[in-house]
Amino acid sequence: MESGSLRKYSNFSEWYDYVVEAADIIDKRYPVKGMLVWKPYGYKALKLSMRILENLLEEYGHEEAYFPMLVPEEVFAKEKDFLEGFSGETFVVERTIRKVLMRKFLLRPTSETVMYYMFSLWIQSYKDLPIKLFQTVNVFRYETEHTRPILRVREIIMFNEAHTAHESLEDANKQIKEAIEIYKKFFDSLGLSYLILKTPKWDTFAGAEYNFDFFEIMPDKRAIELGSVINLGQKFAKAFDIKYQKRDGSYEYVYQTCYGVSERVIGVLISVHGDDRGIIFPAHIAPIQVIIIPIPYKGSEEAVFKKCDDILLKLKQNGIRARIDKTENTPGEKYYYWELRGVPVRVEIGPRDVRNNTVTLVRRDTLKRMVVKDEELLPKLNELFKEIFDNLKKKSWEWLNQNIHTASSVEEAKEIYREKQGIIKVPWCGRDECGQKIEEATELEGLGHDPEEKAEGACVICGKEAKWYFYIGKKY
RNA sequence: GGGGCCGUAGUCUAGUUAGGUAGGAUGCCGGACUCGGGCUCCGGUGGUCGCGGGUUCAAAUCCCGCCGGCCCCA
Repeated sequence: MESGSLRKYSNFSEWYDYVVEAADIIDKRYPVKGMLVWKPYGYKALKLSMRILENLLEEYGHEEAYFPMLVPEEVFAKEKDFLEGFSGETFVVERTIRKVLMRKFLLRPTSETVMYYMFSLWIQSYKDLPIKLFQTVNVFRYETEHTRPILRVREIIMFNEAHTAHESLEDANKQIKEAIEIYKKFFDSLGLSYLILKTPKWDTFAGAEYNFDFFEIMPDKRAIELGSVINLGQKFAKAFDIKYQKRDGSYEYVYQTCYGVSERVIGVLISVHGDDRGIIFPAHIAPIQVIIIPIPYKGSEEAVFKKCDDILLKLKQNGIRARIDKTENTPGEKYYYWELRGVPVRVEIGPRDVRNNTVTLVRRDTLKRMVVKDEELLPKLNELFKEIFDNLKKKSWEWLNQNIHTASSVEEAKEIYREKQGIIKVPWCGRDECGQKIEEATELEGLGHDPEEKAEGACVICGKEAKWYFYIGKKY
């Protein structure tokens, strides 16, 4: 299939499956359901992205650590809500090929229980607090629903999870705010738009007091969770006996938070920024930022290739990830090839450019072609990188905003959803009972509410004065 | 949780209704010609028909189980 025949918005599923595989992001032929091979090109983009987050976490005082993948069953079972929430999707290791093990081990579906077992050993005094750690590791979840490349998998290969412990509820709440700030910066740096909502109580993370989710809207207009920020309160502290001695000599359980993001963000980024020709990577996470395409007319090959080599060297010396496509394909074929892979800027060099001391540039997002003098190449590239990023980011926010609709009754919400999909917000009194009725009546899923956004009008269920808007839609 | 569709070369696919020598396109390799948007031509390569079992003189085709992929509903 040719990428030119794909339509991102009219047949997103087909577009997505084709693009992630054809663009050398992943290979989904590995024979285990929900487990993918990441090819070098895709893995590079993933690592470049995750490093942004890791750097941010470090800037905000988090330290990277590593905790094991296996957790004994009895440790995993300490916090009952957590156990309940993850029991259906946690893999168990109970034997070698030859013999049955003495006790069962679980593959981490997320690392609360792994880390907090250690926290209880490490934390004794208020002087040991706060703890702010993170790790980027693989976690395993036996997804019962259908898996989708990168977006829903059974092995999440880069789960960046941060875990903190604090002296007071107030400190934990402050940490939640900080985490939200970090994630905002992270998604901003990927040019992704997001909606931050407090999760409905009946959907809260297993073992948590409350949590916030970041949502983006995919090209098929369904909502997808980008990341989650969770206030665990003292639930795990009590289950794992994580106590510290205060200044007055008394003991208290710590207050904890955790927040996580996975490679899913790359799947979302590819989906949101891409177009009918394929991926569009922002330059700072593009594995290849500039692709040089020689246009070697007969008789001019030597001069053209020489100039390509010179330009490549110059770009590399300036820290730009560049490459020359020296294959024997025709230029047109190369254009499509690198466009599919999302290289932000293409440099074409032909005899005309050699003659005039120029290069021809094409930006990936608009495909506009421009000719610049050799000495203007570097500043022009930096300018283009920025313009492309700004453009992607702007489009992403426009997309999100144009797909959030307001309705003032259940009927209106249903009608709008039927016509436009996306996310609908309706006035809500704030009571769980009414929230659940909104879900039932509209046959949509509750995504949550924004506590800082005051609603106007009356609750669509009970008619009492609305406190907030309740956001509903279909989730990935 | 319930229901449906599908699996043939690296990729896409014909053949399955009605059992009888697996065919095409694309890719890949060699060559010629080209090169500012997927050029053209010549020659070649590539198949445990997802896996296992059953029925049959004979299975890609029919039956059973499993694995993998996709879709819909709750």
